[in-house]
Amino acid sequence: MNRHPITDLGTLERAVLEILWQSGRASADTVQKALARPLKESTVRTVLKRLEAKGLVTHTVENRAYIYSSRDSRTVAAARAVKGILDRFCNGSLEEVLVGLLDARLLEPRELERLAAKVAAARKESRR
Amino acid sequence: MNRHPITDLGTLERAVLEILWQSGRASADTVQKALARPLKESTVRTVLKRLEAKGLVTHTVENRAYIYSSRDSRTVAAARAVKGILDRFCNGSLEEVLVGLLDARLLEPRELERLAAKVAAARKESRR
DNA sequence: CCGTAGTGCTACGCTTCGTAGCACTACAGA
DNA sequence: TCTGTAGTGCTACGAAGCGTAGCACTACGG
Repeated sequence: MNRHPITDLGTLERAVLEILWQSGRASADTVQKALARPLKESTVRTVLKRLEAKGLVTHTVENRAYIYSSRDSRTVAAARAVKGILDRFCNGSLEEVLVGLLDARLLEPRELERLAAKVAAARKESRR
Repeated sequence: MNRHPITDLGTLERAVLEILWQSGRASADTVQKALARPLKESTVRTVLKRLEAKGLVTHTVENRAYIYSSRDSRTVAAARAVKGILDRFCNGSLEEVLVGLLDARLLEPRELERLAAKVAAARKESRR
């Protein structure tokens, strides 16, 4: 029911979600064919159902067939997961994470610079 | 062995890690007393050991007693977890996540503005 | 009326997590 | 020297989640 963050998913679940992100909408059959490994269709179905139970995908019925699609775009899903981390570990402060990223050298200062510039630009843009 | 992200932890594991972050260094005994719920010391020990196996905490021996401490600060640990998300879902691009945060209204534009300003300031500072 | 496509329900083995018991060892005091 | 005690390591067990799948059921096309 509660929207689970994508970080909680198993590898197969993630793979399936990935396929949904790439194809937009897909039936169980389509997903099955898109998977790298050959898996039974019932397996794919189970995974899709679990993803739906976790609130990550939805389905609509079309000509008697279930068409699944991811509820959030990949970007938004990732953002939600990040937000979860912020809330649980950083009092919701994005800034702390940025500091952490720099501290642990996981993010280049130059990259952050570039980003800040972009943000500023976007902001100016939206002000017009 | 591999440093597991903190998002993979169970609730008790997280609680214990939280205590280590707050107290800096602590023995199993100390951790046990700091926990909200009353748990057997062997339970606490097991959890600490598991955290160590996951590469999240370290211990040193002191007067025949194990003193545990978190390997990374809370901030850095959170940053690592975020980085994991970036890598797995966003091609390592922090920008995508920022866009996602705005899209999903998980981050106020004002807040991002403020942040950008701060980054810019910090950058100027470090240039001197 | 029947095959086929597509669905739901159930299950089983494995791993992780919460939880803990118990056996072992080294030092401090009698 | 013997023994209690503090502190450790090893093992386990039940619940839940995940990968994997079988099978029974249903509705539409011929």
